Amino acid sequence: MSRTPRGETRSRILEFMRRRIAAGEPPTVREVQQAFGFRAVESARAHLRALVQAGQLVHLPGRARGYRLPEPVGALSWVPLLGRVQAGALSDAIEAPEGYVPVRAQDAGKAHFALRVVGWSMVGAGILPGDLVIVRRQPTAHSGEIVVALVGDEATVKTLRLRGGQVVLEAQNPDFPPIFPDPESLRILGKVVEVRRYLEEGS
Amino acid sequence: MSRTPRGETRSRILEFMRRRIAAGEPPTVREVQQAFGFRAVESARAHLRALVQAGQLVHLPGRARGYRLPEPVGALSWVPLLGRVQAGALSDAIEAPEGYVPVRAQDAGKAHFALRVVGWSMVGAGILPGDLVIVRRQPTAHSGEIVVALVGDEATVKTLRLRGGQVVLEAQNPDFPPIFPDPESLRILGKVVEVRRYLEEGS
DNA sequence: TTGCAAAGCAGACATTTGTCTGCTAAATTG
DNA sequence: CAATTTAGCAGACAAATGTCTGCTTTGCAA
Repeated sequence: MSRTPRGETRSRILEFMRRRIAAGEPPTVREVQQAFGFRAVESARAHLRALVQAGQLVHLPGRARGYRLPEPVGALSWVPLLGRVQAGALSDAIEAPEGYVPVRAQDAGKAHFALRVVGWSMVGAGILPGDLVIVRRQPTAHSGEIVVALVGDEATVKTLRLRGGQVVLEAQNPDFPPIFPDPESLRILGKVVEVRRYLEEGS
Repeated sequence: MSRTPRGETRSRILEFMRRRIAAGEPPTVREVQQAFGFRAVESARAHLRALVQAGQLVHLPGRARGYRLPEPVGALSWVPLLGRVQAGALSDAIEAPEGYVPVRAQDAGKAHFALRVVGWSMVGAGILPGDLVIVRRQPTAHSGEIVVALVGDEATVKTLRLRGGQVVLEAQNPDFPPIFPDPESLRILGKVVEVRRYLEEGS
């Protein structure tokens, strides 16, 4: 039986595993076997075992489709892209997201969502209309951080500033005056942890 | 036995499935059962079946961990984050990436990579130093598109412009004069399809 | 209240899939 | 070349996991 030179098949298998796992579909040992034309399941498994040995894969013994990628390549998640967010309707909006955006797993979980920016008020911070902001939900924030806050009935993106005990929402654009919200009615939805701009159609 | 109101459990299960599948680890029916405290496997399976019925999940019958997300939520991939790119060394740089960045699958494949932006030359386009640009490799581009081009020995991000048959690389910052590169030595590495800014530490 | 449909339960069963043992053949090494 | 390691093969076995049937409970509305 002819045979591929040392190590070459192995890295091709790693590539195969990376693709499949990243696509959310870890393969079975037998799928690896077939994909590479082995005639025995064990041949595939030996390669997988070697890749685990080399630290390039992680194995959960006994579990079906139990091979994973070691961090940081492996972990990622999706965050719901909400349209406009009305006061109090945040949880409703999460029920019917406009779409989903991939993020690193550390930014995942229920605590995050994404919004599309409307208007030019934050150009000074490099945030343009149409950009997506990824927001970690939290009820407070530090001075200087960019937050999503409810002002009136609509969510807006602004820089939070504390001026002598007084909360100010600053735009990053001289054309937009700062907002001095009533502390009672101010509600911080979360902190902007990422800004994203797609330059081609499709979100 | 107390029970959650109609439909609520279902959307929580969908959320659970989304997270697990996106993380590269589709759960088993029994894992869903346990996660939601059902006492019978069938209870979980009934929910999953209903979600498939509603088109919110896709099922591969008989396969272990056989639930998938329908496009476009499901498909995603990773793109290598290159540091600085020297002339001609692009393929070398890809061999040793600084890290990986998650993107939607449509932006995946070998044809893409990410770069970190240095300098203020593109502020006018909302691209700040430290931002990541996701680049689709292509040897040409249209006028007005933002490209990564090799000028001298270093890669730079600029707007490509055609002025009467003459190629110009324009910065988006009045402090930076346009570049009129020698057509012989100009090399376009690709087109910027996305801009990304992380506002917290960790890339 | 009564009836119906949705939700849940219990357990058996079938299939998929991981794992093991022993073997053969090709590469590598001294 | 002989010894050793690596790659691959074959088949059996066991565990994980999907699927099925029949039944009970709950929510809802006529």
